Amino acid sequence: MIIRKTKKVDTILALFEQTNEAMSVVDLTDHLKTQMNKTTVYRILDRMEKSGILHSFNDIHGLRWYAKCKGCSSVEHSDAHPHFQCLDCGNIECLSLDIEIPTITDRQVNSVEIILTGRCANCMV
Amino acid sequence: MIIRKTKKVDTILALFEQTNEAMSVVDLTDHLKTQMNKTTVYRILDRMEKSGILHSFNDIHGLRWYAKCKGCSSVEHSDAHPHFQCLDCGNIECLSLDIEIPTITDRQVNSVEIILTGRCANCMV
DNA sequence: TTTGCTAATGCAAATTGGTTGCATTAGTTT
DNA sequence: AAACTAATGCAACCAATTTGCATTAGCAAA
Repeated sequence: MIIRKTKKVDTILALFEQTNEAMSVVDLTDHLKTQMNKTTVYRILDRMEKSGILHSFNDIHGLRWYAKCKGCSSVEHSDAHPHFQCLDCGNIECLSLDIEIPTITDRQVNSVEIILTGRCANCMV
Repeated sequence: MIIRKTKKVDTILALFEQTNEAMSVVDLTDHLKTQMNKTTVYRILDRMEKSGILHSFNDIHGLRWYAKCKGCSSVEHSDAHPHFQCLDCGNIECLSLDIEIPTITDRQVNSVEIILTGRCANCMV
């Protein structure tokens, strides 16, 4: 799937290019509420994920987050890195860690979601 | 917290003792809808978790699941095992695997959620 | 450039998972 | 049995996400 670069798509793309952190859909729809409909935000994020630009995951509260992909395509998502969510501020960071997943018998493993929770540098003080 | 063993608690407890797999709250409330109110299901599960009988986690869709604990108490949950969710049937199994999480600088890590996704033995055929 | 087609968007309403407040009931303790 | 507290039912609520449908924007051929 090749994504069509509309003005709204560019707006969201620009937001993700300003940071390396993940963004929750809730924060995004709120931040963009004067510029576009929340349904549009949901749909653009969905298209961006299918195009291999972003990947999504759920945080410990069950909310959906998106972050930039590195080396993904519309064919395959290869982002197997873990995420870290701070219990205080709620921010999520993508961690550049290789996590060794033991092979599992009798099951075909496609992907791994790992989310660490605790306290981030800012909130530790 | 010591849980009071009411009839409804016993009903739910019996369900978990019949299997080693995790159960989603959605499935549970649906399955029990003739026997008790969904609010009651939510509250009993919550109490069972606080008592160290069950542990909860969110699946890849953001839904809450519960599974039996091994060696937990009301004071501490020590269930750090990963879960495996089948993308076909949606079932979740608890895995007895030790996954090595590298230590992370500048952050205090409290807990780790790991969910593997793929295809289970039944659905591989 | 204009025409025509399809994808993208807005808006309102619906759906879903989960929570809250409050009155009632069941369990426990005395 | 009386009294107290925890557990339950019920209805209403809430927040996140989805859906249906009418409208608009983007693109490509004529």
